[in-house]
Amino acid sequence: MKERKKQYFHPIEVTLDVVCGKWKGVILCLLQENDYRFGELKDQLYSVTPKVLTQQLRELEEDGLITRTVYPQVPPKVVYSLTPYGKDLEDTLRMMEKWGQSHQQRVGDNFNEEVSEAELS
Amino acid sequence: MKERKKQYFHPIEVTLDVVCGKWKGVILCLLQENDYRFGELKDQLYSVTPKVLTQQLRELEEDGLITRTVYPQVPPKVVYSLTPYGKDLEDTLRMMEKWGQSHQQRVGDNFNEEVSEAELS
DNA sequence: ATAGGTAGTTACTTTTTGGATACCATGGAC
DNA sequence: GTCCATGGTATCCAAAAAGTAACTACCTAT
Repeated sequence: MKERKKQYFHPIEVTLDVVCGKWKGVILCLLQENDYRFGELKDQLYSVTPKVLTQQLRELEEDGLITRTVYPQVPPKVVYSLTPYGKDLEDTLRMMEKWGQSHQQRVGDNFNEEVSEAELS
Repeated sequence: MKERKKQYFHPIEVTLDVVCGKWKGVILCLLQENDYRFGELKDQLYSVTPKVLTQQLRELEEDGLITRTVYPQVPPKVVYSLTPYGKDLEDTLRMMEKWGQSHQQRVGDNFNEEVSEAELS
């Protein structure tokens, strides 16, 4: 799994440490809207494998962002939902979403210009 | 370096793709306050090696978040600063910083208990 | 001619992360 | 007794990211 004992120099590292992972951002965004079952997440993430999805979910759980609720049924039903701390990320996630959108557009349009090395003295 | 041609399922992936890197978050936070020279960043990040710092800066530059300005002097002087797009992340970064602080406090309590137990043995 | 300061680079190794594929447990329906 | 659906595990492997240590280029000042 993931070791998270390191020392941080800056508080933003804490957040990034918790949110950086191939699928974590999207998972958190999805869960802002709805609770989801394992399979529902898997379907929405499309290309994620069960192993990796489990990993991401477990880490988010360890970090206190989501809860895993098992309904004792057959076939099993497991629902993932946000904790209050996960919900606290909502605004941040939305801003990141927005920035991502505009950045994506930008790259689509005019990312051909090279940034030149300005020469000053 | 880093390949960034993948397809995104969700706009937040764009942002995370650009910001996730061992030192990128901190670098961006620092640059919100001030422009910095290579050596100044290196000193503030303390444990970063020049290779990795260069990598992180180059990728941020490629992604259009920062600018690299070379002053043609000897010894060289290279200053890194934010582009408008980098500045657009300011609010987001601040929110992440804040969340990180509270999260750290939260786990800080548990962590301290664990540490003190360990210290007793 | 030698040393010094800045901003790197190069080559190599290790660690971390993610992916492919196959398999497992449960209990009810048939 | 076999099949099904769900929610996973178990192995093994590849790719990506980060770390280590040594080296470079430049001109200036001594």
